[in-house]
Amino acid sequence: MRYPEDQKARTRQRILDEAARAFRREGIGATGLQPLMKQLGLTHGGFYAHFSSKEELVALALQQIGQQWHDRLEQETEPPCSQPLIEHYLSEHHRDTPEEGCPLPGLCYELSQRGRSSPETDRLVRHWLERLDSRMAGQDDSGGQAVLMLSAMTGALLISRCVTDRHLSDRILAITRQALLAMASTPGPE
Amino acid sequence: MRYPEDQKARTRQRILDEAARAFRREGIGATGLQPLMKQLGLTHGGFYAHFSSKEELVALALQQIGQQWHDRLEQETEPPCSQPLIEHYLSEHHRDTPEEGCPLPGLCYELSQRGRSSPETDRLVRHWLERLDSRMAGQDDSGGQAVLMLSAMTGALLISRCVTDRHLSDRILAITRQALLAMASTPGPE
DNA sequence: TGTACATCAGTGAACGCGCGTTCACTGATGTAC
DNA sequence: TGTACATCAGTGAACGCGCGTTCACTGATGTAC
Repeated sequence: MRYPEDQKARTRQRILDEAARAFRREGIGATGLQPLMKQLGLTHGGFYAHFSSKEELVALALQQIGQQWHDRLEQETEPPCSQPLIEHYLSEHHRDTPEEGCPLPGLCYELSQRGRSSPETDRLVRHWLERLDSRMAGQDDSGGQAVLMLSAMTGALLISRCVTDRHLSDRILAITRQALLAMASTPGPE
Repeated sequence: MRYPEDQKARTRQRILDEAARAFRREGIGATGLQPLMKQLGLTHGGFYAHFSSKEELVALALQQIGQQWHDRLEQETEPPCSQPLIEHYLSEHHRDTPEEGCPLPGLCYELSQRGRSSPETDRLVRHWLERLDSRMAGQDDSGGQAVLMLSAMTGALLISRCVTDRHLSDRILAITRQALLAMASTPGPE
């Protein structure tokens, strides 16, 4: 074999990583395979040696993003609701780098259409809720605080990204951050 | 003139209305002019007798949606934060009919890309905040409750739409609704 | 050590398709005489 | 009243383009002898 032994596997992973970034930055529909491959210094024809279709790439990229966030949530040391997690989620850095961030604010909409919705999203949402409030798991009417927190975090990030007034955007992040941190430091909703 | 006097104006309005629905249902990029015109029983060629480009249609449709929500928020009788408004926003009906609903959960993402972001969004966000909490207007560190409420409403709607498990989706709406109604009935954040 | 061959990740032209956009045309009506 | 013409909202074929996808090909390397 002329190429290093793991050449193909490494290229495949590079495509997956770039796709995971591009889908969050540009959206799934707006990400073309041709520009994606070009970005990696490859030609578009080679894509199908790695994946059977764009749809397969989408599924695998979403799975990878879900796994990364799963691991990230898992390693947070304080289970009920970690303060640095909230602070990072509602940071200006997270707002300005969607390609590395949580897929929920950006991709939910596209996933809710076209029958593209995957159980991957459910998994991530459930995991978020469990992490934000361990009492959430299984029970139906507790864990309200976790739902409110997740909704507020994704909503604030989403709105802060599309508002053109930078000052308003910063305020939305800061105020939501402050409210959630206060909420997290109190024992529970009632 | 062979057509009724206001024929052209009426057709133009029909295109605008249908576009406003389609953009929220399918997304802006995913809405084709050809299918849009066909939906109205027209052929695609006639589009440019009414609008100079798709981009102009987008801008006008967003403006119209913004105006409709502006009027709707304006006519809510209890300024600080109306209970029926929250209940409708977080209803299963609103989740299931995005084409008639608030543009924030669906269109924010697409608007944040491509330099499509318009001041229209800012206007709507500001108006929401003012309506949710009249103390919000102008001042910088009060009105935290309004920001949290708007974030939670858009986030909850967004997540409830892309989660495939109907039961989980219903729960997210119900729990957020309950939390916000409780919040609205208390005097303020502190 | 030197030549002939097999391997296979990646190449790039080509496909059919739907997009936004253009434009010469249609045909039902109101007006002029 | 009847005919010829002007109007103009809407028609539909055609354009260039980028999309996802296919496929015959390339060319640097490892192996066989």
